[in-house]
Amino acid sequence: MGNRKYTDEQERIARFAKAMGHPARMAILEFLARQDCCFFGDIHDELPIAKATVSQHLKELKDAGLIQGEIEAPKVKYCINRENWQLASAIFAKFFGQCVCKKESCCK
Amino acid sequence: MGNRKYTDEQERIARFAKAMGHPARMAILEFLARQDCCFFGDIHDELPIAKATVSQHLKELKDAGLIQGEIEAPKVKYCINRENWQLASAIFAKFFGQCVCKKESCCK
DNA sequence: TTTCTTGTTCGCAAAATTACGAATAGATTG
DNA sequence: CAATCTATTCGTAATTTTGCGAACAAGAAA
Repeated sequence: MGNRKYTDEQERIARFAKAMGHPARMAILEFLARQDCCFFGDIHDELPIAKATVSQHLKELKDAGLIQGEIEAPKVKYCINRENWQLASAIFAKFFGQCVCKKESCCK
Repeated sequence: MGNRKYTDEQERIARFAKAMGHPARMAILEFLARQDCCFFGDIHDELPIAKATVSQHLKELKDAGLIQGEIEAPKVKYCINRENWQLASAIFAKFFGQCVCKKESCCK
């Protein structure tokens, strides 16, 4: 584990950020955050992209840990992964809180 | 303006998130956040990548608005863009705060 | 002016991302 | 069993990202 280029913390926040780095995925997260959960079809209806693409974005959000899914045949139910959502929330808050910059930026 | 696929808010946070979506860029941001400002060389020394690549990452962070640079010949001084940093901080906090999920996630 | 220092830009290659339609899988319904 | 509904996976194409060395630009120093 000593051959890493960056710290675990940097890798971790970058992972969350990367998952959030596409407007379609932000739209999915916002849609899910506003309700307890919903089905794939509901998410697809909300977005202007093909279902294969929606599925792909959902997989990325799931891999990043921000959401989770469950089969409820013949549908698939998705929801926010609450634990990681709070973790991400805390990590981002800490990250943004660490800036020591003054009222005036030193560069123009 | 009616032909947009996603809301301005979604585009905006995705833009910030995308810029933060690489560990090298997170390392740069953390390094800059811990001090008032520093030179390109200092940042390069901190990272395990070629200077051309560092320059490229800096450009992306600058385009996203998270940092700013200034020529101080023959060096280039970089620092956090405080205004946008606080904007991003607020946007992320609001985003994570909007989740209505309960203590128990509805999906496994 | 010539040389040196500092960073950016260029050109390129490899890898990853984004997007879609078609094919597929799994379960339910007729 | 056949047909249907739901969503994922496959195959593919276009684009973007990442990374590097070499070339370049702009000042500073000799």
